[in-house]
Amino acid sequence: MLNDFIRTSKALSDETRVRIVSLLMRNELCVCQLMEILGMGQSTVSKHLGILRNAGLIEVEKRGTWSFYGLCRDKANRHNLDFIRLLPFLPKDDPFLQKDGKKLKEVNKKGVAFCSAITLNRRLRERSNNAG
Amino acid sequence: MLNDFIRTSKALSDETRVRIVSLLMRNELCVCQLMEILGMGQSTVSKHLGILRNAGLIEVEKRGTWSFYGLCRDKANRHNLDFIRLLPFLPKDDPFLQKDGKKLKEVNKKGVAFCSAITLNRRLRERSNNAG
DNA sequence: ATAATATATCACTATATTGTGATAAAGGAA
DNA sequence: TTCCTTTATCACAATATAGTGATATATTAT
Repeated sequence: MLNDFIRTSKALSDETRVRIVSLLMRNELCVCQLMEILGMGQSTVSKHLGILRNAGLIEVEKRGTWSFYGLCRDKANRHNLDFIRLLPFLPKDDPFLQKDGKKLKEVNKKGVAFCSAITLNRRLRERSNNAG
Repeated sequence: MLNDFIRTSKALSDETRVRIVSLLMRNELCVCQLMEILGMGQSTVSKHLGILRNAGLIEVEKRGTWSFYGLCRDKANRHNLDFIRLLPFLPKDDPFLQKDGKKLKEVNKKGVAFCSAITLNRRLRERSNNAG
């Protein structure tokens, strides 16, 4: 009932998750590609994807070891499509979304095989070690 | 930028606040009327109204000591109207919203003068004392 | 003036959420 | 098989949020 509505608006009430759906609006991506674009750890990205999926906003397709995520195209619950209709109104001139869009192009050019969850996780750890 | 979108979806990602906007869709109400319907304390209701107002979803009109709240009818920021357009899709058969709707009729019949913030706050405190 | 009321705001506790490292499960390559 | 990868999940720390009582402000009545 109300829970569907609240679960979905809650899913869209976090900056990272809005960035993710904004990217997935343009093309499907796997977890490690999203890590590269967002600059976040694998468990973080995976958790956010779980929340968006649970809300019926995105869907997965497994191919080998990769999980490709894209916008949900079907009625998954009572409100998912209503909220998906809001996504085209996301501000295209937002600095965050613009930066993400540029990174998206790079990642698409490189291709899935050239993104590495392990490398990025290591890099993130080194960076936080140097900072702290 | 993105903040407008997130602030608004966050405002709608809480059960109490969705109940409030659902009520204000039907007619304007003051804080103490909302207290009666929701069965919550005055500071709680007031805080939620502040969050909804800050998101551009509702607006206030002061008359005497009363603050009457209603749905926002103007463009308050970049996304408020997009989200307000979602409200008619709220599930009318939700048990919570139905119960609120019945209470709304009672409160409307009684009139503003017969709701009392002080009385309800006292009642709530007594109830929690008996429980704890 | 004083008293009573409606509302907003502050400080606090309890709970929820975010980001993270470690671990586990599962597919593909050597 | 063993090794390397991607992804999901768990446990934890840091932060954010919800609900509340007390307090402060403002309006109205006496």
